Amino acid sequence: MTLTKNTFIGEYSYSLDSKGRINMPARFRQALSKNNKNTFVSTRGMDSCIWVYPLSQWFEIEKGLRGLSSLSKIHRTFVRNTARYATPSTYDKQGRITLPPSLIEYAGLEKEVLIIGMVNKMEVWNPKYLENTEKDASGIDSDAYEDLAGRITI
Amino acid sequence: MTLTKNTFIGEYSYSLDSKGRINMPARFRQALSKNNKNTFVSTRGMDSCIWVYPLSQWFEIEKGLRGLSSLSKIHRTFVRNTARYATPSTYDKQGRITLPPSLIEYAGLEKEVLIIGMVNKMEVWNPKYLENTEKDASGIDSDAYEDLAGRITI
DNA sequence: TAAGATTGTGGGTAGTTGTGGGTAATTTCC
DNA sequence: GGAAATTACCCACAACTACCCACAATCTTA
Repeated sequence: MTLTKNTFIGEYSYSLDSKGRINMPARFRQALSKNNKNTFVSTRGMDSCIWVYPLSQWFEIEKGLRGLSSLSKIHRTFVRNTARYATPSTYDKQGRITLPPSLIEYAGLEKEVLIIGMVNKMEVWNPKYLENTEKDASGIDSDAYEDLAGRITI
Repeated sequence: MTLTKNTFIGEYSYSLDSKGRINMPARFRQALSKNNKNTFVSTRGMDSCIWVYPLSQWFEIEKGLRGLSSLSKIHRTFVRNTARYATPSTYDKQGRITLPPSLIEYAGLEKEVLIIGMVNKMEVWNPKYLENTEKDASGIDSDAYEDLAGRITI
């Protein structure tokens, strides 16, 4: 059952096929509101994973980018790094999207792939890499968590 | 699939042929609205790359340039450098535009060429030069960059 | 529990896209 | 005015992509 539109939670294990396609979890597809036109936008994540936005979320980012001026070096660098890796993909009749080779390489994807709901977007991981990233995270200092505590109640 | 008219995102690796032509990504061509008459305008970018605008976007820039004052030296220089190298080019049946030798030289283009969608325009790079530009991050204040990322990325 | 619907995975095919090169028209320059 | 160089337009082909169908496994429902 869909709880809230354009909201993604949970974890799914799927496979990347020889054509660079991955299935989008049926739940996630059903969660899409109409204005997304069955389309997701994939791009580089901040860890070695792929971020997948529903189209409407990506439009919000695009709107932000439009407000930046190419006369400023920092602005144009930011626009370049953000827009550069963004790839829209409409899912096919079977519910799959195609990932470009460059993103597959960036995230080091092999056959087995983990899709994680991140509320307003998804992450696509090679399970091995995620394990390593989690190990690294043990180094997060408690001050950072204290700061978080002030921002969100859980 | 075309998302928004006159909006360009993603990265494409193409080749510059012996006649100074480069392919425009099919997605970018499809994104052009009718009033662009299949035409792009190329000019010098602020890094060592070529900026390519859809015709209608270029008209907007011309309007902006008109508003600058020739009494100001920096305005004068800016108008001159932007207008001076601007070259319109309609793409052929195969979807290619021709770049003038002066721009090819300016961007140091060789055979392999990288086209980057910058939302309202494109950049054409020699991949080597882009790498150097990326390494040379001097002039980029990382705090300011983080701040930008926080405001725009979702 | 059995039939039907949905979901995830594999692969085939027709149309599209990127690249090279040829030829005729146009421009440039002596 | 005519030769040389440049440009615009055309065709051909290989590689790739989008779209389609098939099927097995899982879930739903009566």
